[in-house]
Amino acid sequence: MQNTKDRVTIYQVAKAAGVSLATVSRVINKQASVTQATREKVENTIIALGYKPSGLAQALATNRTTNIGVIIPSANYVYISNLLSGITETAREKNYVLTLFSTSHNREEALAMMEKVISTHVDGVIVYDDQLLPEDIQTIASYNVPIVVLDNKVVGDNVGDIHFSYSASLRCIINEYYEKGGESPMTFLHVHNGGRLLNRCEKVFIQTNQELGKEYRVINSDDSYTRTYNEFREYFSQPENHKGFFICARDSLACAVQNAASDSGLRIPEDVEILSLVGTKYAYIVRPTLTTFHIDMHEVGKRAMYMLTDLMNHDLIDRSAHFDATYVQGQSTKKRLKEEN
Amino acid sequence: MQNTKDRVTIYQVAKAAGVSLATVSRVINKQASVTQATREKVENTIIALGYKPSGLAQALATNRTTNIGVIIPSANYVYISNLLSGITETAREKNYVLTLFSTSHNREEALAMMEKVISTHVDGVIVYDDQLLPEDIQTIASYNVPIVVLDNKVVGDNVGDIHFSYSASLRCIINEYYEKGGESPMTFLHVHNGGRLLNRCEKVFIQTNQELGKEYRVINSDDSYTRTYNEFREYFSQPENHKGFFICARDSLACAVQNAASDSGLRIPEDVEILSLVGTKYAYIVRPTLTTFHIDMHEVGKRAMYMLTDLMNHDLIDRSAHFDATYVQGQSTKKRLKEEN
DNA sequence: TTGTAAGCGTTATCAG
DNA sequence: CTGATAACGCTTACAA
Repeated sequence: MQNTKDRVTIYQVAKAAGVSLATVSRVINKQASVTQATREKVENTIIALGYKPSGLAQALATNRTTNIGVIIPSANYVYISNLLSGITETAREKNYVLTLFSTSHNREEALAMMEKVISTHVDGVIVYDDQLLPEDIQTIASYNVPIVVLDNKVVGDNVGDIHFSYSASLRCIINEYYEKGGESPMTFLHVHNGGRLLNRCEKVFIQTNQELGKEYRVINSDDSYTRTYNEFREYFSQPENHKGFFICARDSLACAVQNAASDSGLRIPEDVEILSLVGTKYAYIVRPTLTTFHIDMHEVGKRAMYMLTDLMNHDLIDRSAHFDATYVQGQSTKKRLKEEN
Repeated sequence: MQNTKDRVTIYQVAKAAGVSLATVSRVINKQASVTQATREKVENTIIALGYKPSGLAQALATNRTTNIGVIIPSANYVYISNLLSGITETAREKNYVLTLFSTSHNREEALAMMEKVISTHVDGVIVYDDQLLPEDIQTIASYNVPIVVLDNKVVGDNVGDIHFSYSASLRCIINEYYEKGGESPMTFLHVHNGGRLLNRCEKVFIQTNQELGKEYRVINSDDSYTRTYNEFREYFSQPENHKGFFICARDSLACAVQNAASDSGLRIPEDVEILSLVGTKYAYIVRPTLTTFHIDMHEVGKRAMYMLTDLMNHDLIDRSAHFDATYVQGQSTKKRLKEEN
């Protein structure tokens, strides 16, 4: 182990071992046609010199990088990090390395990222970003890079997609609420930049309520536990707000409402009911436990990576996968549903 | 796998624009010495052809990748994802892209990752991994790659490090506990593979207790909320265990103990007190709120990335940074300390 | 200002 | 089984 060496090249190894480049290359690529003797000779000098092949040069020559680009929003939500850990797990298993292209909530920047993705020469891409329009992603696809898209639709030869559906469960919950005598109008807690998924839920929420001819409310809230908590302390201080059913985007926001309610002396779920749309493990850690819709994002991540490797090997059969949100009954809402998910 | 087979090259652009390679290269590198006229001509054909420079080839030619390798454990703890998001934020600001090398709890694999890191030709590395020994990291350093190491010590020219210290605060807490009349022995909740940091804390815990001549306990627990919760339901069912002060590795484990205690009818903090060593935002979301030691991992991530860029520019002045854990009083322990942190 | 040509560190196709 | 040698796509002196 010598220190501060400049990079040892295959050429130096060849020279030191008294063979040609080609032979060294064959050894590092474990090709059959090398004598045991030369192979050992080369292997020894490789170790002696501390030679590591340049992935760059290899990639340039072979047109394969063993790199997967992952495009996800930078915000560090638990469900995003679950997704990432799922992708990571399978990527490691398949011997791929991940390159992270994190986007903030800004389409300009997201587009610049697209450029980078293409320049970076990844073997495949997994995209989960709300700011990108289908056509932006299409851009990547048009460069012939296999892509798996989450919660978005892209057409193309090299594309797979994974969809989430909350609509059915959500509609069901709303119906049950009124059927079982729910009285105060339901409230949907919308957050700025909550993304496509949240928007879809909101749409379903509004539509279902309208179909039932019910009053409903949509409140815009900050995507911050503390600020939302404070807003709702204020809110619950008004006697006319002492009852309600709140559908919140994320666990942390659901907790904000729930804590604000109980800290205001209201009872959960007798007075105030709370539902978290994207549940994580914190839903069953907090007290009262949260009723949530749950999709295992770790599984989603694994699935995405599996689909991508299949896509890269040109044998992805089913180009579309589907994850249904599971209803998980917690203590934050009254029990209304029979076991049926 | 011929995905990018039809990649547009600089040569094709040159030909289409009627100039030489060199000129196109100058245009994409925004070099001054190009006529406005030719520049526009080239830029137009670049757009027309949808040309994106190959980062691979550029990197090979310039010996710079604008890639930063990040080596972190795969487990998706909140504090790790906070760290990552800090790194990400600064990386994006500095126009670097991250390549993730995630390690599981296994040194063999971690070593294989080291190989990959070197092959991947990153411009710099940020390492936070408990399985890697200093000498393993030294290996990377010996390849002349700038490194910032978290919670580890590596010597070298191109190395910066960031340290966390919990010892002082922890010792202080223990002393205060007994000074203010704490009676039941303290318990340290150890988890398998908790890493160096946890081990250091345990050592301090044991040492401080021994110095004070106090009885203490160390319990090994599973790194899972549910299992730990169940274990402690069992534990708290014994009347002799109805009092205690528990120091837990993470928020989720602290919650497991806390929930088990309150679900067993014990009062917090009157009967059972709980302290979480590595606090996240969930510490103040749960009820009772958790007393924690807090280090803002997002800040740590940003700092690491700043140090790394300085290192890469050869102007890192202070090669060591230090983060002290802040004591955050929650409802899960009795208030003993004066304002002093 | 622009073009020519020599690398950068590999792989891969030939001959030998 | 092994060795030249031409790609791979780009940057960068050096010339023109």
